[in-house]
Amino acid sequence: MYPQLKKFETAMKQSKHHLTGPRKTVFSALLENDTLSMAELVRACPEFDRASIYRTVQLLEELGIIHRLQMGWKYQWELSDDYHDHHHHMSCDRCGRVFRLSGNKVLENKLREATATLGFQMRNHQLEVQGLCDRCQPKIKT
Amino acid sequence: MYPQLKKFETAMKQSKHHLTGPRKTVFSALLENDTLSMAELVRACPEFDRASIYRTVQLLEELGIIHRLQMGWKYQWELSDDYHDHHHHMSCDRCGRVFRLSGNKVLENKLREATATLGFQMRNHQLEVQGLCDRCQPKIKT
DNA sequence: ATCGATGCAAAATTTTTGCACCATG
DNA sequence: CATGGTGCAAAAATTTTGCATCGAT
Repeated sequence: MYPQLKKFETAMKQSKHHLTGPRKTVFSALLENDTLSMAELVRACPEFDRASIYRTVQLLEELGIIHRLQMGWKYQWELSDDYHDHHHHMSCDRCGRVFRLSGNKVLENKLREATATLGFQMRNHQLEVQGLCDRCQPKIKT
Repeated sequence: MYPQLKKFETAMKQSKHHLTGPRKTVFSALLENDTLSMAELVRACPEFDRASIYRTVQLLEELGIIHRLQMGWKYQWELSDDYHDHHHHMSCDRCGRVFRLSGNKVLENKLREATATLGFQMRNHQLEVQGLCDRCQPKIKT
């Protein structure tokens, strides 16, 4: 049994929401799969109704437990940093594979600095990088 | 007449695509509005069919002329850096306003470095920051 | 026992597609 | 004048909603 599940259950109780089947299942699916699209999520929870999955996802997003990721023309969901290591994504323009880009303290501090200069208090951020992966670089000649 | 429009026309010709009404109108709408959702874009081009707007947006995205931005549960389109200054976005969790965060050379170089270490050749990136703006910070006590 | 959450069915919205016709290069 | 692009209409896919019932606290 995942320790993250315990944490999730606590978070739900603290925010005064019931701990129900769809909620546990959606959370577990994301825990096991890193990122999932809405359609995949619906498929991953066949015992529950589509509408419940949508409502669950909306709730978890409001609570900051999951967040949305843009993957080209579509989007996916993943658990927030409270449940996963903080990381970003790098997707290859050529082969479409997505790689994790782990958090970088220097980078994040620079970012915090830059926003603070403008009077902002940064709480969260997303960073997506596109380019060519190791394997695909030689294939393109310019 | 915007100089960017000229550039856009050249880009279209070079990629062997016709320069048509829907394409010019979609481009101009984004030039004048910074970011627009799909629905807003359709509304901004009432003389053209919804399907054409969709097809135009898909084409411009493939050509790298525009790109998608995630704004909470919805998304918006904006022109790429070739037509706008390179910048990111910072949205306030409290009042919802969105601010431009201009590009930061130091930050970008760090990022390029970090990805290069992993064998990637970075071509593009998006950065979204959430937090509290100047005006909203005092309102929240923790 | 009480609300909050769910399932179901239906509506609303968003996106995609096929095809005949038109217009750009 | 040859394609590539468009409008129109329809289908497909995605997301939202109302309501009766169920179940977690």
